[in-house]
Amino acid sequence: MPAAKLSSFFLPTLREAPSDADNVSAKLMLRSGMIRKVASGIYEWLPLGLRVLRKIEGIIREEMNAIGGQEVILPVVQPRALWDETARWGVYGKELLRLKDRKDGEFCFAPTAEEVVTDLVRREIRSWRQLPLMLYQIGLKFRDEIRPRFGVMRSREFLMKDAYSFHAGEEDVNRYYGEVVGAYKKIFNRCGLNFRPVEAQSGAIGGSFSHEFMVLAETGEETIVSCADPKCGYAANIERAEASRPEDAGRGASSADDPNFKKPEDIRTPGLHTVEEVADFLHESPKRFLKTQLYVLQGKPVMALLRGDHQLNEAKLAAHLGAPDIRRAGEEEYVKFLGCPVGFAGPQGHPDVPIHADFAALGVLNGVTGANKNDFHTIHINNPRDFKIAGSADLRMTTPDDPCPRCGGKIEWHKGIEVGHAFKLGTKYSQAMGATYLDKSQNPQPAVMGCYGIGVGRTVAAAIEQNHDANGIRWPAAIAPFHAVLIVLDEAEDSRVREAAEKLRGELPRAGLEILEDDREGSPGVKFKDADLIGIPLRVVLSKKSLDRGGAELKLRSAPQPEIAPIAECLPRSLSLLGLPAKEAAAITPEVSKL
RNA sequence: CGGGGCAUAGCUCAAUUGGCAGAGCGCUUGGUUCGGGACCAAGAGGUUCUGAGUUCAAGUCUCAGUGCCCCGACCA
Repeated sequence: MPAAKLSSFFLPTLREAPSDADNVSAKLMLRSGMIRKVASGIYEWLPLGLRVLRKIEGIIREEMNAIGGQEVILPVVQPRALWDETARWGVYGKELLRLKDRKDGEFCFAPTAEEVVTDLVRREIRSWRQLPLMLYQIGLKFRDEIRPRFGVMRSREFLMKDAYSFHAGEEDVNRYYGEVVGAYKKIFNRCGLNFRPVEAQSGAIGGSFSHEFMVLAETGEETIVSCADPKCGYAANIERAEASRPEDAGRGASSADDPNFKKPEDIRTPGLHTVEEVADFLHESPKRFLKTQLYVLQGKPVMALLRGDHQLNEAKLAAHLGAPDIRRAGEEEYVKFLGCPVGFAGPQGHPDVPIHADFAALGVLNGVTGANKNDFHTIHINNPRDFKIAGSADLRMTTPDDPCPRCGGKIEWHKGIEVGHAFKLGTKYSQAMGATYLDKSQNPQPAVMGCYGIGVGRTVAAAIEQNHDANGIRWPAAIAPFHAVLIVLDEAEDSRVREAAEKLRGELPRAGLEILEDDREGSPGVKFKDADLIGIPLRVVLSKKSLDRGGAELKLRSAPQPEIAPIAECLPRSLSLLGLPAKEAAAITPEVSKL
C-alpha cells in the first residue's frame, strides 16, 4: 500500500475540543478527527478512528479464531418473540430500545445476542458430537443508556465483540472459559495495554466464573483491588472484592451473660443522624458503632448490620439472601417497620425483623447504635444479649486497610476501565429456549453456555486514556492508525531532498509499514503539532537540515529526542524502533492494509 | 427518573440598562514566510435552538417545547 496523503485524507483536526467533550479520550478523539458526535451517545467514526477500530478487531479475530471461534453476523434488529422466551423483554427495562415494523410487529435493537444465538444453535445442533461450538461477532449494539458520557466509552450505540460458547457439560465450559481468559489476555497484551483481569460480580450465582478485563487508568470509572504480590494474583472488582474477616468476629458466639457486657443506656443525640456525627459527639471511634440498614424483600423488612466504619455492599447482601430483587427501604418504611426515622435505628427490639450481620459487626463489644426513637442513641449494645442474628456473612465493601483475602498480603487499589467481560452462563438460556443436544446415552441435555464480550470502541478510548500526554495521543504501535508519519520539508528548492523523498516514499511502505505523508502546504510547526495530536508512533522528517546531518530524522512519539538514520537505513531502523519485525509488520494488519 | 446548568459563525467564546450581530482560531484569495499551531491585506461565513408573548425596539425579558451538558441510582 502506498503512503496515504494527508492533503486528501479526511482528517478534520480541531485546535480546541468541543465544549461538551467530557474526558481526555473523548476530547482527543474529537480533536484528532477520529470521531464526531451525531446525538447524545451516538457517534460517527471517521477514517482515522476506523483504522484503529479495525486494528483492534483484527487482533480480536485472530485470537478468537485461535481458540476455535467462528465469526458470524447476527441481526441488530431482533424479534420480541425470542426475548419473551427468556422473559428478558420484560426484565431489560428502558435500556432496551424497542421498535415496531410496518405491521406493528415488535422488535428491539440488540443490546446483546444471547437469545438470537441460542435460537440459532437450538435449530441446528442435535448431537454432542457438534459441541463445543463457539460463535462470535463484531457488530454494533444499542443500549439506551440513561446518561451517555465520556465519548465512545459510555455511548448508546457501540461496537462490541460478543462471543457465545456451547458445551456438552459443565466441565467443558469450565475448561473453555479458561481458554477464553487466556485469549483475552493475549488480545489486550497485543493491543499494548496495561490491564488486569479481575473477578467480577456475578450476582446471586456466586463463584469465580465472571471476569472483567480492566484497563488501568486514573480516569477509570471502576475501582479494582489486587494483591501486591504477583505470585498471589488475587484481583477483583471492588463490587465483588472479599473483605477480610476480623479475628474478633468469633465473639458473635459468646453467651448472653458475657461478664464484659455493660448495661445499655440511652443518650440524647438530637439531630445527629450519621455515624460520624454521633461518633464526634460521643468521642467514640466509628468502629465501636453498629450501623443498621433496612432493606425490603417482597414487602418484608430485612436488616443489614455493619460496623460503623464500614459500607454495605448491596450485591453481597443480595447474594447472601439469594434475592436479587431487594431494595433499600424508604423513610416511611423505616418508620413503619422500626418505628423511628433513618439514623436512629438499632438492631435491638425487632424480633420480627431478620438481622443479617457482616462478620466485622459481630466483633463489636458494647457498641453504640440507634435507640429506635428519634434523637436518641443507645450505648453498650451487645450480641446476643440485646438482639439475635438470622445470619452472618461478608456483606461489606472492602477498605484500603483490608489485607488480601487470599494470602493476607498488601492490597493495591487501582482505577480501571472495563473493556472485556467473560461470563459463565450455565444453562439459563439453553433451558429457557430449549437448546438441547443428545448426549452419548441418547438423553437430551441443555447446552452449557458461556458468553464473552469486548467493547471495541471502548478499548480505543481506554487505550487513549492510558496513552496520552499534553500534546495528544500516543498510540501503541499495534493499534496505531498508521505506523509512521512522513514529513518532507524543503522539497521544492532542494534536489537532494526531492531525490531522497522519492526513495523514502517508495521504500518505507514496502515491509507493510503504514505511512501517512503530511503533504499539506503549510509550516512545519502545524504538521508537527498534528502528528503529535493524532499520535502516530513514529515521525520521519526529511529536510535539507536532516540530510546535512546524514539522512532522515526518526523520532518516536514517546521519545524526547530524534535520531538521524541514513536514507537506506530508514526502513529497518523504523521497524526496529517500532518493535515490529519486518514480517510481522506486514502481517499485523491485513485488514487495514486492504482498506 | 429526580436536582442543576447551557444553547450566538465550522471550533472556543463575547455582546454593558432591552438599542446597528462581534472577537480569536479555522476557511477562501493574494503576498511575505517556512524545524514546533508565523505575518500582512482583502474576503466568505448567522433562522442568535424552535414556537408564541411583552415592547417603539428582544441574542438579552416571559411562557412552552426541543437538544445538549453536569450531579445521583443503572451499565460492554
